[in-house]
Amino acid sequence: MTKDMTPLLGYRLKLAQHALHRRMEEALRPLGLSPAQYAVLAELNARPDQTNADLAERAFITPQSMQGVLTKLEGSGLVERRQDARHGRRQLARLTGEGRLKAEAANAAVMRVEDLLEAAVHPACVQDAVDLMNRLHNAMCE
Amino acid sequence: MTKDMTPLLGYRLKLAQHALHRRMEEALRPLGLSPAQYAVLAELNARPDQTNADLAERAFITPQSMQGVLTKLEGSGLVERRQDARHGRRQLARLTGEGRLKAEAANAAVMRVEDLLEAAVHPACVQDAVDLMNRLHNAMCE
DNA sequence: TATATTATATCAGGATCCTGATACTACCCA
DNA sequence: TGGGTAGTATCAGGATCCTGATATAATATA
Repeated sequence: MTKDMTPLLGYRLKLAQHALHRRMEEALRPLGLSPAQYAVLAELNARPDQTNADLAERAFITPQSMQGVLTKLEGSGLVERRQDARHGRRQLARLTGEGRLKAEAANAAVMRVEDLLEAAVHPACVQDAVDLMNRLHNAMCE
Repeated sequence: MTKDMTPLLGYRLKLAQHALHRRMEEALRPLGLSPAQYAVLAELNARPDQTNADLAERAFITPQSMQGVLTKLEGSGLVERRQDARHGRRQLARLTGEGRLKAEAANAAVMRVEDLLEAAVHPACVQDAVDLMNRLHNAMCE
């Protein structure tokens, strides 16, 4: 006989993240950004002048996929890339002025979602929840 | 100044689920199944004779997407669909004999991942972790 | 009964991720 | 100094999800 899978922790983790992703999409849609695009803007806002490969690694996607994201953001005028003076192949990405404004607006929208998420646990337990996520993450990475 | 986003709960939730998804892909790859395909087999194993629309709703994807999954599983001989005698349009899906064997093998592989995941928390706290995921999920669904 | 609404399946096309392959640049080291 | 290795960008093609549109069958309703 097969067990009922629905009460399992992995399934619940998937459900929670799926709902969060939907909420993120909704929060960012008015700004014309996808979650992936937002992640790049936030990252470049915190640490300018990163290569495509750097950004891909931080976002857990391949450099090929990040290429598409970055090219689109560049086409929208939110990001600019220029040659690394000391490296013939590297291209360093940074936010434009418009990109910085967009990143700040997106951060505000995302923080509203984060606040809703954290409101689901007692204020004193937020760190416990973060620790739990870290333990689950580490368990899946060996 | 922009806050550092990395310690936030939503980000950690995303990371944990991402790592779990990778593990699931690895666990299912030897069986020739994707996580989405596994979900359908497990669901049909527990509840046979569901329509494409039913399965799509349970898996949180569109009927159009589920069509592709189901058509592929049908082509692999793991699932069969037949007309509902009382509904001219409905097609009911169920596992073939081979499909049942595959579903059982996949369940075993997935349970090994689930065990690793649950090992990251004290045995007495697994239910607490499940409850936390449910609270986070509900917070994102209003 | 006749029509509108709902449910279901399916076609077409777009977005974003992936893997594999290729070209060019930088770095290490024998 | 010269050649292998590693890093970076990019092209090509595949998988899977999405939205929008269409066709048909069942059901509700006037």
